[in-house]
Amino acid sequence: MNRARLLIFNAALGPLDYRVPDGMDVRPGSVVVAPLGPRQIVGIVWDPQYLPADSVPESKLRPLIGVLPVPPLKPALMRLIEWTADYYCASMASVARMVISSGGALKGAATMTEYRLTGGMPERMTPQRQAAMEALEGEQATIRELSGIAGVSEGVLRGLVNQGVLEPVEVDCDRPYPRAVANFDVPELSEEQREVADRFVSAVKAHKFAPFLLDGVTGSGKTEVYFEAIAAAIREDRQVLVLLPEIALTEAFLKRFEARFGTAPVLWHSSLKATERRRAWRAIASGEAQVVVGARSALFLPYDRLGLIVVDEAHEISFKQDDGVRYNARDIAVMRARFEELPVILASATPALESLTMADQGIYEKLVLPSRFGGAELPDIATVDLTKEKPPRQCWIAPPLVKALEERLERGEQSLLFLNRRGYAPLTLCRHCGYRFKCPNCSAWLVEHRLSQRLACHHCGLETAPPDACPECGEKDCLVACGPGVERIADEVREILPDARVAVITSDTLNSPEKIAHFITAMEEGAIDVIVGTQLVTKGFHFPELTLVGVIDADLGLEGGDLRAAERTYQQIAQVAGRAGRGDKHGEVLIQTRHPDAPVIAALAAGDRDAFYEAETEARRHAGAPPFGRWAAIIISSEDDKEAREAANRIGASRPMLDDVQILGPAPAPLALLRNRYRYRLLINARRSANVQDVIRQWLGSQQFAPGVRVNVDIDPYSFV
DNA sequence: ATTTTGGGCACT
DNA sequence: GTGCCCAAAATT
Repeated sequence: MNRARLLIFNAALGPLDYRVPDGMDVRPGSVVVAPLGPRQIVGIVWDPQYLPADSVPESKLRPLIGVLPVPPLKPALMRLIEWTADYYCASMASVARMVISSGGALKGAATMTEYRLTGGMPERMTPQRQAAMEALEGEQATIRELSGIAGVSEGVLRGLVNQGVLEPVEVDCDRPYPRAVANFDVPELSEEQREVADRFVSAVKAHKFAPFLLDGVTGSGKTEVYFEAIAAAIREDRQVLVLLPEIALTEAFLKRFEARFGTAPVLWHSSLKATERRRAWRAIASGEAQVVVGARSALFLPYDRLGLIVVDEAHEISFKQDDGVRYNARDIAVMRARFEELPVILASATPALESLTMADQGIYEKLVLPSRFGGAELPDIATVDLTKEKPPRQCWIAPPLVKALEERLERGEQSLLFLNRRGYAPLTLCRHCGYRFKCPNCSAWLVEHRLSQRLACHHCGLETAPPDACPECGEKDCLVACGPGVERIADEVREILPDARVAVITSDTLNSPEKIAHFITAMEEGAIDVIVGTQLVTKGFHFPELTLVGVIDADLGLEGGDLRAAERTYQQIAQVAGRAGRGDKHGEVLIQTRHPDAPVIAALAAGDRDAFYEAETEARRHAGAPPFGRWAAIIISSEDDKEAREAANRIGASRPMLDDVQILGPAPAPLALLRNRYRYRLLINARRSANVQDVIRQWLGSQQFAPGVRVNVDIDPYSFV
């Protein structure tokens, strides 16, 4: 066979056939370079059986240019690419792009020249040079990367190199990572933990598909237990992938990992620099990387001999990607484990209903850690009825929570207030004319951030300085903040407890490893009395002196008609409640709500997890939602409102009529304008008997749209914006 | 997606 | 005939 079919990273172009020159070693999975018109492109050789295309006569075939020096993709990964594209109605090209996620990694071994400051001074100082030298303190990277970091042009930096202010350093791009040691520091496990760990270890040794649901209450030591599974894989010389929901918040995890295995794991996330990305990719593909800890995108990397996948906090909705290929990393992790024949552990204290159902049906093996490690008890949970216990005007902390905070401060214990709203106030308006500050690119209010003195859109990233006069009526000193954000709650705490040391913990304030480390130290040393935080504080942290958790507004997540609102609220509050009383001292949780009788809130207060899942199961059955039925969304967007609306109407008009598929819309999406694009949406609710993907493919398959119109399919949507 | 091509049209 | 713009076609 001297013909090769290529999958290329451009969906519009489809598969292309080439002639394989004599002597070129090409097989399915090979990553090759091919000519396309006057250009060269990269492609992956695919078995034509799995990648059909129109037949092209032999005479039209041009020869491949060469094979790139990376291991060919393994059949299991190729089947995963096909499956993912098929399931999520995406192109194989866009899925394959996630696999070859480092262009640099495709070139062979290499060294590169990085630059760092020498400490010398230039002959002539300029503002750009000054700024660059300040910004580059402690950095070592390529000119291009340094230029990005310092915010000056590459020319300025080359000038500094000539002046001897920056010096070149030759670096091996693929220098090896330190080895993890399986027995570096083996912990004492409780009997309960030991049993579960042993089950994992035997599954890792078996080299067979084995999906597990590790269902352990907060503080039960799930991490220690799956660390034993990781140790087993290291002993077997197999690679491990650990998926974490918030790679920004892995600091505490990395510390524990290093204490257990003697070295840090290989990290993979979207903000890796090009060189780090290349190094990690090649180490993963060669099999040198033993344990990879990453965000969801780490799931598609070409592991040489994967032996175990762990999805920690598997219930987290951030495992669902919400642009590009809208995949759910939790589900694909299970599929990859299946294709690769290996165990996968979904770990959570508050599993998704879908995962619990799979366990109940015996498809997943459920392993339970019912008690907290070290004898700590679960906290007492109570509700505060905001309709009866009203906070004062412009305040959000009700008297019972104020009293509990005072008690903790007197006893020298720590408290945590949870409100899932960044900034100072979610809406700013003019008292004089009623003008509301709105994002020009999105249908959303601008959120006031008092610490950084900005009005910000949380959807598109727009930031402006708050004006001192109303832009509509010109009146001065008339702008009022409406509603609370964490910054405002922190102010309120300082007002109530003037002696308390208050820390605001959000993605704005905890955005670097140094800041995270500083925060953890401050908490451990008792230098903070009250944390006010967003969902960033709901998981991962272990502070023994933290004995009070207050939920400022439990009803917030229930608004907005999101199909998973109840489950998400339950998970968030159960997780944040789990931060209380993890040491010897007993924990207390106060949940402020206007609906103490709502099933979610009542179940949380009663500590009755089963009651929540039963109620949620019934609600899902009634709504035809997963696991009883399936949802999908079609999102049509364009910078031109009329174009988007017309395309949406056209799709709506051509809807299929089927007994087991109900189609709603089109209607403006809840975020009707997002990043300057107008958005319309159709919702599809299908019974389990229907093949939603096939229905959608047939429906949309033949339609053509104006150039600026994007049509996006979202299977099993989480975000309903 | 990117590049080439070819038709229509104004200009010389 | 030449240059220029734009839409359509080709790319294996």
